[in-house]
Amino acid sequence: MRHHRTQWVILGLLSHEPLSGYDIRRHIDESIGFFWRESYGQIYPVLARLARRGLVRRTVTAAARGGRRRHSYAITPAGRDALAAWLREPPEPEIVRNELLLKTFFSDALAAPILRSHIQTFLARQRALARYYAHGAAEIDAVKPARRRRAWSLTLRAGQLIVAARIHWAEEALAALGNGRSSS
Amino acid sequence: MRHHRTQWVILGLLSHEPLSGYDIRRHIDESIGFFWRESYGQIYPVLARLARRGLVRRTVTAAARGGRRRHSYAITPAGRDALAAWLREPPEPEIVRNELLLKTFFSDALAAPILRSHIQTFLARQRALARYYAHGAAEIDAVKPARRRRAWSLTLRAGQLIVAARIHWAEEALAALGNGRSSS
DNA sequence: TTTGGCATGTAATCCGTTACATGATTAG
DNA sequence: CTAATCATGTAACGGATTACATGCCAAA
Repeated sequence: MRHHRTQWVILGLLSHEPLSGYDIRRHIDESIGFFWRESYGQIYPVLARLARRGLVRRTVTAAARGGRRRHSYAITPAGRDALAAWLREPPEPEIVRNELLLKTFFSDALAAPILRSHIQTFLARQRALARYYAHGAAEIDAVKPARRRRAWSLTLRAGQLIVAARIHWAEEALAALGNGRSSS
Repeated sequence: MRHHRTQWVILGLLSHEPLSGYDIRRHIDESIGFFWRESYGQIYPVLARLARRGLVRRTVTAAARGGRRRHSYAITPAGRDALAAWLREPPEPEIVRNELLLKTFFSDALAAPILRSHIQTFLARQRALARYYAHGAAEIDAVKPARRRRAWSLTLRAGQLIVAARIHWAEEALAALGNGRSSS
């Protein structure tokens, strides 16, 4: 059980409120998608396992909006303990695989206009993210419960700073590559 | 064959010079470890597969320094073509899993001093990296072949900017958490 | 003589995505 | 009627790490 990191996101989210598998997926995409992602094929089995181990409790309710029965999961006291214990452990350093940087690193075998266009695509995505985060800042004070504000703002700030750095890099790189006179 | 990204790092490195599996691992750790990592259990099988497909050629030489026979791999023209084709394709967005940010995000269930110490550890690592990159900048002009300089400096710059942003975040976060009066 | 660095490889295992299968409700 | 959205789940596959197995040479 060296990793199994999926369970911790799930327990973390359930520590705020009961959610369905579907909800969990949406919450991840919407709030921490910047640094974490999960698929249904991972969420549902893990949820079932957590239930078997008594870390979450399942309730079958009727569908809220939209069809089909709905399984709502709530964290148990044992679940909270497990989560707290995990939070206390020193986090493992992130391992990344950044294809854009890999292509950049090998770009001596790549025509400059193509590298430029890779970076332009990246830049556009990062700018969109930056705009998204700009809204986020205002939302915190408005909608988030008081005890969650610190965590939210720290996380959001990380997103903002990293994205700003990526934009900075991309702009600099484009300038160094002779900003798009020959292409597009 | 949706992913199989390991082969591209290997072909990329071999496009600069012939290397052994062991060398490849070392090169990755030393130059692009910041955004890419590979294990032997991945490198050797992929190397064998690339050889079967004629993208690299294997030569068994005597050991250079230190014991045992040594398998040196060189890229073939077909290998260069395949690499070039991959470089031209738009890179897929990176998928990250950042445990520190996850713990930060759920830190309302975590005592502040512990979060602080997680961030302090992270900060120390990032500062070490920053020092390492500071040297790298000087190295580029000195030792890297001319046609690789642009790629090197772009990649290095990415590392510097990202690490600077992470340091910025960590310092800010520590300040917000009430900088370590109670612990060590 | 033991440790560390050079060096290659396989097996077990698991983490995770993708694709598939199903199904109800509501809005257009 | 059809598309979108809510919703749950499994199966197949593959990507990747970890642990294990082996072995030689040089320096301390």
